[in-house]
Amino acid sequence: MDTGPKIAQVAALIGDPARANMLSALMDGRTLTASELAYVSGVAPQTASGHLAKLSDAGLLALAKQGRRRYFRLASPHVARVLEGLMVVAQEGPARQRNLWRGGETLRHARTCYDHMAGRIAVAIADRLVQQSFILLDEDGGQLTDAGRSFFDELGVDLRLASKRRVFCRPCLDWSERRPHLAGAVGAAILDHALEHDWVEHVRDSRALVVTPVGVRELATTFGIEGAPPMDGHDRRVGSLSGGRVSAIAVESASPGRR
Amino acid sequence: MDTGPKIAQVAALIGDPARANMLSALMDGRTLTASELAYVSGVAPQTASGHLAKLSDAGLLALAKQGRRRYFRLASPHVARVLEGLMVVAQEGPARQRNLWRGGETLRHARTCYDHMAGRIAVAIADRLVQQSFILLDEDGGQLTDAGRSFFDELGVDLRLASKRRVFCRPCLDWSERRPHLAGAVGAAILDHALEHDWVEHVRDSRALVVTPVGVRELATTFGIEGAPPMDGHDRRVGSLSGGRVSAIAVESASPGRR
DNA sequence: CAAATACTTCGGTCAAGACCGTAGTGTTTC
DNA sequence: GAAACACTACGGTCTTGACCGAAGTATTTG
Repeated sequence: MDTGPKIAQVAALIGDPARANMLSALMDGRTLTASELAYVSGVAPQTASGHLAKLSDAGLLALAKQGRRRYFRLASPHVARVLEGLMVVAQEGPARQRNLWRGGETLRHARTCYDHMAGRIAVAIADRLVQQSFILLDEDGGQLTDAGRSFFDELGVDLRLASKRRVFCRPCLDWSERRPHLAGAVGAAILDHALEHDWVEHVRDSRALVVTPVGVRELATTFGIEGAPPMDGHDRRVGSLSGGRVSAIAVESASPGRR
Repeated sequence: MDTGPKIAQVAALIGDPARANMLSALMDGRTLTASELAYVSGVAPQTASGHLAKLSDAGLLALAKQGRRRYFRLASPHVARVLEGLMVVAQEGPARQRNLWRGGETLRHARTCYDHMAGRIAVAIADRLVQQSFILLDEDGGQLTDAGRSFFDELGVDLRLASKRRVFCRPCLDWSERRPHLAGAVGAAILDHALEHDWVEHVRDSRALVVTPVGVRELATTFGIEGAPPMDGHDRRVGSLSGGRVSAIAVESASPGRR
């Protein structure tokens, strides 16, 4: 009856490490198969199957069968929103050990966040756009100025697609930088543009983005920001999952047994 | 290293029914004592103590000692945001049994949501303001028009306080109505105004609001909406906690033993 | 100081559920 | 049709942690 139990049920679902890993892996809007999710979550396929059933039943995941595999994705942007929120809270939480992330340098630098860009680069872009008065941003509302509109026009970013049903512009608190970057239609359009013009590329099996040489140049001329990651930034993400193929051995070696 | 475990930790914390009840009780921004929280969560004080320690350690709750009691409140609006998000997801979740809440009629009608109003009334107000073009609202950004500004001026709602650090206007998805109401400084100002002019009153020990006769009249003239709740709406919320005093007996009778 | 209040610590019980091995069912490939 | 593959169902083990009774530490009241 009370509202507590309901949110507890959902939160408990997210509160298992294996399931949280699955959801995290889906946060950029991709769809992954049950096997892939078993792999990233570090559990055996049987176990993963159970988890996925629960998540689907609860409406956190949407399921599409295709031949002998099942593709999962987050059921709605609301779910992504909650996950982002949890990250923010998790970051600000234990005030003591707020060490800003060894490892994950690539992720901190640039990554996708559901359908837009996040990380150091994204925050820098948002900063620049605000500083130039192209966008007015307060804690959770944003709007484009006329100057901004022509800026994006000249850049060749098409904002017309978006306007209707979609949020036009909103800030999204970056959990690694703890400052806002741009989400909404504008954020999505920027990411599209960046991918299309090879400013950035997806890193395989991750939501990390790498800035290409083209990107470094263009980010500098367009936004006056340094696109290259710091030199010491190297982190190899987990194993292979080579070519979408998951061998039993790979699963075995990735699974550390009981947690 | 990965982000999964971090969000799992926070989510697991929220995922316990007792703790979720505590957090829910704090969602309107009140501060409550450990005993009160033990009561609303339906567990013994010893158990509650443990829960509260965990929530504080994790940075979800802020703690203020005062004499022999300890006052708890949500540590940040981000926490409230996550809880709201979980409610939304919990509502949209099990697509099957989306029965819109027996009981909690009062809550569905009008309640506080952290620092602004929510529920049927709040959604109606938002609708009206949008319909009159006093506010432009898309899915998660909002802004006041000039007409809107003078509307609030005439009404005597002071919006100047807010502008600086605070979000000015944003929509907040109402988990009972599943449509947006107004949050941000504007939302807060409206709630302030409504409370100050006796349009609504807090219901004891709950975040429910009741619309007064004055409120019914004023809501009709100001917004053209029906402020009275449906006739069949009766739900008695839990027990007493009379006058801030929690007797051992009250705790006993409210505690249903093992869950 | 004694009694009452507010909260915490400790210890032991108990249920929930995460995990995997084994053994299935569907689907595709050869 | 046989073999490989993707996923699911079942059964048993084992850890985690929620719970409360009893006892202990601060703080206020009389």
